[in-house]
Amino acid sequence: MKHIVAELIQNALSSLPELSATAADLAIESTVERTRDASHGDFASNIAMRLAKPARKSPRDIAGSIVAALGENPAVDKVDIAGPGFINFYLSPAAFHAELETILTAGERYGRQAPKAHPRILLEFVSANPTGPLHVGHGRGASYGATVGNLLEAAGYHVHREYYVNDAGRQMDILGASVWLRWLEAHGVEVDFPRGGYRGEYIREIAAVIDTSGIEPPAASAVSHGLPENTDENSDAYVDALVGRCKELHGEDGFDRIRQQALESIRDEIRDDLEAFGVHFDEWFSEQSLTKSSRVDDALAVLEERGMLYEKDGATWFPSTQFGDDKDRVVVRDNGVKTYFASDIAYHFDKRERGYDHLIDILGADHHGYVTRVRAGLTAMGYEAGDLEVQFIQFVTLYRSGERVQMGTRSGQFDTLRQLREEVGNDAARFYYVMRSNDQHLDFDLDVAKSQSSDNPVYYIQYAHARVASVFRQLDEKSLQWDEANGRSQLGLLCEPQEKSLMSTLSRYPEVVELAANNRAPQHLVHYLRDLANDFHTYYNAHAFIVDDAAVRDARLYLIAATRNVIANGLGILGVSAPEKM
RNA sequence: GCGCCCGUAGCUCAGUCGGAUAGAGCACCAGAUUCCUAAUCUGGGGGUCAGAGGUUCGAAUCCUCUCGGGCGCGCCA
Repeated sequence: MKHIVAELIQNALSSLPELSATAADLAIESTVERTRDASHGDFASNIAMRLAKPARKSPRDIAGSIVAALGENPAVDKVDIAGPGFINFYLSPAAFHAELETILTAGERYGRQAPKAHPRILLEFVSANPTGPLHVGHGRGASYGATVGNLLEAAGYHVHREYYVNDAGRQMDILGASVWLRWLEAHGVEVDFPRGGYRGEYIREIAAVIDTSGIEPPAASAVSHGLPENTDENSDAYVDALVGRCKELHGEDGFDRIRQQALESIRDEIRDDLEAFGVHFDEWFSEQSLTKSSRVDDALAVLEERGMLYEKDGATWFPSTQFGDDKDRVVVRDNGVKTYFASDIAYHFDKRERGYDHLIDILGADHHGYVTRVRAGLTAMGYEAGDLEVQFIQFVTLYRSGERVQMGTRSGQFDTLRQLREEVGNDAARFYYVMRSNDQHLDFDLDVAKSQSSDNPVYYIQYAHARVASVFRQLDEKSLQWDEANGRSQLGLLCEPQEKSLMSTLSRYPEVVELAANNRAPQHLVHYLRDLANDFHTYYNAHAFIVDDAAVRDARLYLIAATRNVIANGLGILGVSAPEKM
């Protein structure tokens, strides 16, 4: 509805040449906002204050000129000037009635904008290393990323959701070695387990099912002879030696088979977990594939061409300090191995080359150190720094009975996303994860998320939806019909304050979706839905819907049907179900 | 030491390119149903927006400094 007001102002300005010249750079719509207080009307514009300085006139004079130039519009009942120069707009009931009709005719499409050709967005999120199950921290990234993706799509953008699988490098070797040792253990071959290895029970489960045909378990002494001591100081050397030993005994191929099966098993587990959580990816992008397709070399060649690489101490460096980084970064080590950073540059280069012009990375807060250098890499290759946007997810702390729940991956004693989902359910988990701003630490209280009571906002909102459904069931039981067309024509009967308030809140939905999408801020939608549910529950308690007067009844049912529609759309974006019954 | 994020009610947090009297939930207190689900509603008390300067018609919001908390600073991934 905001555009109605913006257009009015725009038209008024066009008849005021000196003001419209001053306002040329101003997006009129950005001056219009919902009022916080109903006594200030429905919308207010601060345009007069914004123009006061450049136009060298007083805000109230400017407001006066604009108001005088406003044409008649059936959507607007009254306009006045208030305070330092706000222009307040009071919309007509007809405008709200038209919006209700739009809600019901648009249905699932209500709040969705027409497709935009640009920018095409590549949204990368979760991207947890495939070395173990997802834990509760990844769950926040998953919920946030999925919801932001839904919001962006609702706002009309083309969104490609991608998970970057870190299936190359040393961590994969350590994973392979961990599985190998558990497999040996299952065959009675006892070898000291490395401190840096993966100790979770899932490693044993993988070891029990992998295909090792043609690989014979060696004697314990054949494995452990000549290995470095397994101490804290030596832990890296010890693991590396084990990887080497596995390759000696079973060949590169043998080790590869174990490692590859381990990572595929874990990756599939992660994928199933996310799918069950309602989080879908369009693509699972393999880091290995970057190397296989020589994409890393391509990226380095581009940097080379642009004079953005140099040799020092036998290694190849990228001068990221030219782009604001603390120090230059190695891309090829003196032993010829390319660094993780080289893959990262190549990956982002590849994303851009695939035709996505806006890249959004959703990362854990502990990864913020990488952003400067990855962005530097893109800039050095000729892309805009702004092409890469990074949203950080702060940490999650679980609480149970007021106590902090301890977490930790390596110990094998972690709290997994799966455990969390089983305990509180998908709906509560999806909701709680995005309830707070992503740059705030999140205290996740398991007791509240589980409670089916008034202190749980998920149920509060779902209950509003179920209540509407229940009213329509009651109607049916009373053998009454809802005459939608009659309801539409009788909307003028809805003059109760609760009805006005509900209509106003409903009409905000498209603005909230756009705001939440633009700011990558799902919590706006969460808070909105809470407000909407509150308006509905208040209305429910104040007035009966199924009344004898058919005109009033049809009109009220029209209003609550629209409410049900908007709640369902909003919950849909959050990935939370909208139940018919609770 | 340097960099990034954060600091708003007793607790957990919203607060929109800067906008009118800073909001919500929980907790606490007092009420509401012969009626469509009480998983609901109504009312109440509660604030030095960490602190100090600055920018301007106007600052929780922007800038600087100080204090406090989190995270990151490898030829690891």
